[in-house]
Amino acid sequence: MSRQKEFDEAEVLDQTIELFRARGYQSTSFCDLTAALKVSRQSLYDTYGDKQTLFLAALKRYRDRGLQQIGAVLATPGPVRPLLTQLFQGAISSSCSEGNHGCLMVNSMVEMTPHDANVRAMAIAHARDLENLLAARLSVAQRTGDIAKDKNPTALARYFYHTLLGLAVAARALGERDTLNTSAQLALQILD
Amino acid sequence: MSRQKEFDEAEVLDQTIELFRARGYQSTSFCDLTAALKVSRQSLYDTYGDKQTLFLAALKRYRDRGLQQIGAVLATPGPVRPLLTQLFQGAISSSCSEGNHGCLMVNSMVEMTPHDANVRAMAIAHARDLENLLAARLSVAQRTGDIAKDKNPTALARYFYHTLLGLAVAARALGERDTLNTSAQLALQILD
DNA sequence: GACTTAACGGAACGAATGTTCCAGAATAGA
DNA sequence: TCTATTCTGGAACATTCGTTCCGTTAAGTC
Repeated sequence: MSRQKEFDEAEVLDQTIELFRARGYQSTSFCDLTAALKVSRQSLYDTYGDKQTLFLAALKRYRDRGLQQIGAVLATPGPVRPLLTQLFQGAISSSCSEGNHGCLMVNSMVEMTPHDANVRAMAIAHARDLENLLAARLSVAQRTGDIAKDKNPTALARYFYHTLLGLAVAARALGERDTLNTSAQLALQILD
Repeated sequence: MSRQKEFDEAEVLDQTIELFRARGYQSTSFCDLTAALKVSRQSLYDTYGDKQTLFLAALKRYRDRGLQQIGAVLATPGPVRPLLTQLFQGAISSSCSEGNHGCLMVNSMVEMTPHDANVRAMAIAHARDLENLLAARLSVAQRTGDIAKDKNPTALARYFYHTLLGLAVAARALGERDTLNTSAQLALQILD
């Protein structure tokens, strides 16, 4: 063995996430990356490969982190409504923080899904994962009598997922955190 | 005067809309445009100016056409619920038709809003216009006893707008028309 | 001290892109 | 027929971008 890397790969990925989230894939040049990450061009290539590979790694990390957080929230026992409120508020907060950059996954779905098969596959899988997480938790809530038994957990899960997509776009383009929170609150009324 | 233009400017703009809607602004090169529109490069420049100007003209046309259609739907007298159902179905249908390209305005909001002040301004104005149209119609429905008086028309309008954003993104990235229609149906339950 | 690996930065390349210039051909009206 | 305007296509330009090559320096291990 020999010299160790001078930068923390995870930390660099986190900053990469923020850059791509703010400006999108195409508008973020490799120069932008090296400048912001303070890693030399060649080191970036050596460590992560080309721009697309780096982007996919960042997107994967972003997705995994998000799924884990949401899973943790939904794993909390007790009534669902406060959990879902927390989930929506977290999503809004994340999308609005540090300059309304929205959600990297949502942004990438819009920007890259037609061209890039990798991103499309990740987006579809992510949608399915989120819907499954939500549907499972809603089913539990149904069994415990927390929500009415005549509702369809899968349809509700997809509906909440679609709502989250809309909030992410609105956060990026319009900001207005309060308005988004109101909409989230309204969306949750469907459980009543 | 002398020789007349060989192409219909409006028709060219319509095709431009479809191209930008399918691939986004950056991924649509001027070569793509001239090839698809069957108008020579120079004629395009002479008629519309540069790429950005052409894009803005297409986006304006798209927005105006959409607002007019929605206005026409909402101007229909009678109960609101079927009107809103029609509106949602129309949006889903448009976003899913011809290969799930979504909505040009939504796509542009995500792709261009951070960089381009023109697009940002148009997006904000469009959101306000849509919300106003919806809120006005909901207020009417409230006065006629069509929906409960304790609801906030503005909040509902924004909520519906956010839902439409989400459906457009899902249409582009995931397709699944039936799922989207189910979500639209669920979103409308808030009026009950 | 030798070897391996990483960081760094300059140079360059090939491709794509938006845009302009120009000259020739075509078409309409005076 | 003359003239004005448009269409068309080739050529070229400047710029940006992703990427590679290469030589030098630095750090950690045997």
